[in-house]
Amino acid sequence: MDWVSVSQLKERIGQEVELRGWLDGKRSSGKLHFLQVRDGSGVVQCVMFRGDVDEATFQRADHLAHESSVVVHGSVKADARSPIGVEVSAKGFEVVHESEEYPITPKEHGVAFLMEHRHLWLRSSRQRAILRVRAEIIAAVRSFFDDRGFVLVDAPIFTPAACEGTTTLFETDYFGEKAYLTQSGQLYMEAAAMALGKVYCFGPTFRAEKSKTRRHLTEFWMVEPEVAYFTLTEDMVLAEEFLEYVVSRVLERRRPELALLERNTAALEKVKAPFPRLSHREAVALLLEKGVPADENDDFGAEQETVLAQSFEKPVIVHRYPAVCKAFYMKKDPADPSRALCMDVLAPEGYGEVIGGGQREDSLEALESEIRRHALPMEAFKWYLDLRRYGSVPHAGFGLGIERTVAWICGLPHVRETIPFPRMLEKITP
RNA sequence: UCCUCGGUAGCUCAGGGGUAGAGCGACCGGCUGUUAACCGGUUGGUCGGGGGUUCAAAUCCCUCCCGAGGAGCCA
Repeated sequence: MDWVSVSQLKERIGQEVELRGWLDGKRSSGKLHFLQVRDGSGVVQCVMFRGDVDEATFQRADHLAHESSVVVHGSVKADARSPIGVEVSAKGFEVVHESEEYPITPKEHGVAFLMEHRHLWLRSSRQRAILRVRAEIIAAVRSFFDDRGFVLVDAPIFTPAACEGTTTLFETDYFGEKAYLTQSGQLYMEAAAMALGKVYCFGPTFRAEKSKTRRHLTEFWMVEPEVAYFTLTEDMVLAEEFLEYVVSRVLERRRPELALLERNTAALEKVKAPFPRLSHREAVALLLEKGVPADENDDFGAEQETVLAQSFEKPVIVHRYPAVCKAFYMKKDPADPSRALCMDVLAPEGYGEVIGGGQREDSLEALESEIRRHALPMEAFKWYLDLRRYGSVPHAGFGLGIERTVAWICGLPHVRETIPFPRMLEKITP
């Protein structure tokens, strides 16, 4: 008898099969049991009639806790009442391990309880759908860059100093020296772009900020492309094509998961390049028009970002922020040196910033002066400055936060469900 | 770090000075088509910790701990 996954059952109608999985649910009606068996590929109902199995097996199935691991032998039958179109008539039934009383029940639970049981919560249908969409997004990200001639270059996790200097870093002891967990692979990608032209890194990043919101994690995954000879305009085009590709691929391959999550896919269908683009000054004007206070020389706050994003059905690109709000490596706009050649992509439906990036400063003198202005240790950036000594070229790139992208595409209110084991402010278990 | 709300049964919550409650879960029983099954019964408590006020505190006060939402900052 063949071991078959639930997802393959439709091709096995009329055949005897073996299923290996977990008892996802159970209902009983006197002389028959309805056993929902989950094996990772799906859930199928196994119907066990008293008389089809020996009495001991029938009793065993009647007194079995949720999540007990089981092996079922039976024949596959088409059934219109089944959500997946098939059922299994159980003939044999083996308990691999009898579960203790399972803490997560079909009824409602609070977020705190579910997060404490994250290792078990992953088994529930919504969480399985989210993890599959996350995996699809990551696969799409890699295909997009791989297919366009980008080379994957891994950035280090241990770094000797702040990449941006402004945000808090996790400090570790590195053989008696201070080292920090990376908050961005960008500076290393700039070096790699000078070697390979088009590169990207994809890995975890760490921010020790005491942020306590639905958009923040202390450990999150980021993809960061960097391209030699790219300017801001080309960077924005790349970001648009990239987001369009990722969203369309999820729509193409993960419809059932999006349906289970009750995601409004019509909103996602609209994510087609080009996106609306506003300079920071234009965005401020739009906000003032809508009666929202805004300042041309200030960064946007949460409310302003939300209003901007809700003004459009597609993601919106805001570029040329005031240079004073931005990191030291951002190139100034030659047409207006008070502006940085940077851009943010704000996702629609209130999901906020999913991409941040821009053109990098390529002049040695300008970069040195910015490092001094930000009071950063020049010595730590010696190697980075070398990139401006030996064949410096215009270049640009951006970073996309995977978890915010997953939250947006899945329509989730909080990033904590978008990563298998979230690391948040004062939360490191399980 | 700051602001707001919360912590009572395994879970979700009600009770806000005078005998500790409900639904779900679990357990026992019934039912040959259940989909969060249904019906009957049983079980279930350090009311977050400590201190105070009071004849009497889950309830009022102080303090600490934990959780949720928001701000700033960011992806």
